[in-house]
Amino acid sequence: MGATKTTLFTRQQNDIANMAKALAHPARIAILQYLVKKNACVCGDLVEELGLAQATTSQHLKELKNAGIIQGTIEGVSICYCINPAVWKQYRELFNSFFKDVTLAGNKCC
Amino acid sequence: MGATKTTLFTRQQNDIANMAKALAHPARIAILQYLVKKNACVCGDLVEELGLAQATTSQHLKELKNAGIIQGTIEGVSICYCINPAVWKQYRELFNSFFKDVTLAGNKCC
DNA sequence: ATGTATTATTGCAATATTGCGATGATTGAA
DNA sequence: TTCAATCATCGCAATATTGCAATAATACAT
Repeated sequence: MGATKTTLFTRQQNDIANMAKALAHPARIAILQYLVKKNACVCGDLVEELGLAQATTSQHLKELKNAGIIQGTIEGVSICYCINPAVWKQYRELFNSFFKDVTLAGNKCC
Repeated sequence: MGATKTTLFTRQQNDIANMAKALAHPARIAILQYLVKKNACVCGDLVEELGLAQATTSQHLKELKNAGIIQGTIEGVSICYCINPAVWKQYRELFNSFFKDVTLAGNKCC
């Protein structure tokens, strides 16, 4: 087929995978880092910053917005994007809990 | 075109994105969680555990191996997989540093 | 109303991912 | 050697992602 079989997995597993997917492109990482640094920006800033076409940049913004990790508000003729702190925190904590619960001490592999 | 323009981004941005991509499928999350819980397992265990075909399971294992986060050693007629603790730690720290440096306090968005 | 600036959406082509059956490679046992 | 067990790889089909030009939508001027 070719479509991910989400029903085979738990809600949490799908959640983590979806979060990871939102971060699985360097442009989206760059956008988030830029937003963290500048606190807020408009799409035009990112088109210059990234070097991607406006349509492509807009699409990455859309995916980040769908994932909930950023939010945009209309600011006159342009749209101001910024991190959604609550979701950002959620991401961090979910990844944290995923990575934490492994005891690297007793790794007696095979 | 349709291929990610990696040259536009920094090494670190591509690294984080690649790490995220390795985690961007619920089956791979499930594999890692299972490995964390059981410490080690063979491919056949995962075929039962996941409910995916053997070929598909093997392919997900290959991607995790390519990402470096797991390692496999020949164990008689089967292959024993386990977490690579050093790379696991690296993943954790890279994500940690990515998520940490945002001051959620002063989010005066737009 | 008309024009300009900014962002979103559409439509398309190129590439990547997902999934599986079939086949191949390797190991250990009979 | 022959067989069964186990995992990897190949080849294919279906779906998803990436990227961009062109166009639409929106807001604010004039």
